[in-house]
Amino acid sequence: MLTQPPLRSDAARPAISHPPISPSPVAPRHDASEPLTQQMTLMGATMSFARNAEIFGENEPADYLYKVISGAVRTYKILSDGRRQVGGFYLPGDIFGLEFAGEHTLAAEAITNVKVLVIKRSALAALADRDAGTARGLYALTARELQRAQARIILLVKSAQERVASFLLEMAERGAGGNAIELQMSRQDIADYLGLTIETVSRTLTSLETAAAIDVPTSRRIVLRNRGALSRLNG
Amino acid sequence: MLTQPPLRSDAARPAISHPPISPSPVAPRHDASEPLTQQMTLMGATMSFARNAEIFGENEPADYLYKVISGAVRTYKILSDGRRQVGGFYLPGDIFGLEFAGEHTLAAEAITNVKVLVIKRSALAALADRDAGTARGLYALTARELQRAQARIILLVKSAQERVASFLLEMAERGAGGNAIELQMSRQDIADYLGLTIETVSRTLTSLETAAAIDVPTSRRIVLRNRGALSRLNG
DNA sequence: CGATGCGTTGATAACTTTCAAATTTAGTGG
DNA sequence: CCACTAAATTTGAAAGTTATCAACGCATCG
Repeated sequence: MLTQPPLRSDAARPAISHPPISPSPVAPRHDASEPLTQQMTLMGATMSFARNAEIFGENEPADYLYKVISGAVRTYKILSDGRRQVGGFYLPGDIFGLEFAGEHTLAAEAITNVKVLVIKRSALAALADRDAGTARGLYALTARELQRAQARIILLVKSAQERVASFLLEMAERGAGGNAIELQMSRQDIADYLGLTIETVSRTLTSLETAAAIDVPTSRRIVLRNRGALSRLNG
Repeated sequence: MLTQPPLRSDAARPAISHPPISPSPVAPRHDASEPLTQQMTLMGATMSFARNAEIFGENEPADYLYKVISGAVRTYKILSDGRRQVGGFYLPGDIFGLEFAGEHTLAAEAITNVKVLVIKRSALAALADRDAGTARGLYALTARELQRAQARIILLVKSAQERVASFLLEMAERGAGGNAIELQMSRQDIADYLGLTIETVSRTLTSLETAAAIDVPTSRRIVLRNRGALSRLNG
């Protein structure tokens, strides 16, 4: 199953720090939501969250949209039986918190210490009404989320090896390290993202290493040794 | 794993029949994409497809958007290892074929004989540029798809029983038959939708029946006897 | 150094798939 | 309309995969 984290411990007093906002210092994303990003930068304030702090909870009003400046964020949902399903990981440059109803359907937490840019949803909506570019940006963002979700669906019907391989390829893709991946998240986070247990994730990584497809010099650092093999697993 | 359907047999010569288009004769959907539906009805032509006919293929240009008038449609993707993943089932009133890139990422087939309303994407896009209502409708449609996809993700990490229970509840919800469900699709379709094998689907239905949660008078007809039990399974 | 959290490894159990066959249903030709 | 063949569904037994339970190692931090 999934997780059991009754942690929610060293949470955070979010620190608001207003003015000076430099454009995302990290990997520019592939997209057509550029104007959106621009506008957000102009409109937003930055906030900092400590490791494991809750950024917003499930069922809270979705009044803001967030963009990661530094650090990493996970969204998740606690299922009725206590399992946790991780909705996604957000790295610098990524936008999260997008909702269509008035409430968040997933909660968001800081995986590491995090700085985010926060934009009032109403302000963005108002802008979208006047500015077709912003509207298009929002649409593009939504469409991209949908595509990710669909990719996720494909992924989740596959075997543990395939899921882990896909995850590694995705992370390598999104990170800027070429074949080297610095994982920001724990095995538990990965397991809850892939719908596996930590033991299975761990064993799968070990077996991929044995098969010479990857190196795992430290638990949070993974080097892809044979992308071809991983891609093949990936289906 | 999934499927093995080298059928694609009695396919179809799509029959175009133009003028008289009555509004969807079936269950009105819950939404904010009403204007969209209206416009589509005005702009579209109807087409008929025979059972198992391909409506569009994967990687074909996505020039049209479709609305089901009668019958049922499945979208799917064939994975590299031959398995089939069903993306979704579309019933009267449902819209499918929405894409963001220029090509379909899923193929669509008629499950039963089907009548669909077909709208040129470019025409709709042009309209959306002029008419904010249409644009909003498209956005709402996309957002709803995203929510469905997310629900699907939650579903796919659960056990076979939970998946089947969710599926039954979803179908009861979407159909107009109260607790009685007339399944339009085969066990194979269901299995490929839920990421299970037909044997597991069949066994699960049998065990739900044994547990008095459902009745299965015929293989395509299912009656929910105890929604509470199903919902509990559903997580 | 003794906690504590995180990750790995081992043994066993549970669940789902696979392979095979029986049974039922649907479709077709006479 | 009936008989017959093909397709779909169900059921059984065995194999495979992943989860669960438990122990251990390793690092970090007071």
